[in-house]
Amino acid sequence: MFKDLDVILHSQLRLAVVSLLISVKEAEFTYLKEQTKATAGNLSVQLQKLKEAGYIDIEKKFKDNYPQTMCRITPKGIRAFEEYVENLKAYLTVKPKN
Amino acid sequence: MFKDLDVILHSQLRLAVVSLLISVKEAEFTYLKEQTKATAGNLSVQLQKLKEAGYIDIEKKFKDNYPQTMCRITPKGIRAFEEYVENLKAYLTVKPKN
DNA sequence: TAAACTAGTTTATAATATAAACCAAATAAT
DNA sequence: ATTATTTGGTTTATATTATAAACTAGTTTA
Repeated sequence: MFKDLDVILHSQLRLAVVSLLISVKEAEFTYLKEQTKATAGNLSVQLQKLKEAGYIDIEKKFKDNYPQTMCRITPKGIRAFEEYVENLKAYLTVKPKN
Repeated sequence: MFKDLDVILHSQLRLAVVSLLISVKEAEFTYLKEQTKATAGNLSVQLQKLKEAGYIDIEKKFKDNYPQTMCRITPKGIRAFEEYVENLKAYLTVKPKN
């Protein structure tokens, strides 16, 4: 009935990040920080976790002399998100009494 | 864009419990334990938290000589669940690029 | 050149989830 | 009848997670 929810994705900030990356395909650290209103420290930690899980790729570059962290969703990340959403549905809908 | 998710409800077990109670209106501890496949200890703790939040009522009785813990959702619990689901939608759908 | 800002990371702490241990009573087995 | 097992939980200890605070390394502005 209730399938286990992906613990990586069942986190407000990580879910928001993945959700954004699925929409935009590529986003800077600062953009994600603005959109999610997360603190930089928290975002940094959660991005590492998403990377470790293989859900996102992180590319570090320089732009206009400043460091720039670019993030992209991976196919694995897309699959995980889709499965998470699917599993979550069972928790959100009213069940028939059986 | 991303509203804060209710921290009481953004927990796999507590969400499952509330989801069940919205369907059935009344459920025993043992029923919730079976349906959620939670350990008794974990369920006990999470039910207390839901009670403290005012999301459920807990009634302790005896049935066939054994203790029986009955749980019911409260109006506040229903409202919180509905708001949680509404807020969560923003995390689950692909956003338009603006 | 000092102050303030950008773009982060690391670390310490608070909060949370979970399992393990425990409790009281009931029932079953010897 | 007393020992073992089961029921229906609670409490407590520990592991995990989230978060904020502090820090790093450099850039820009005054």
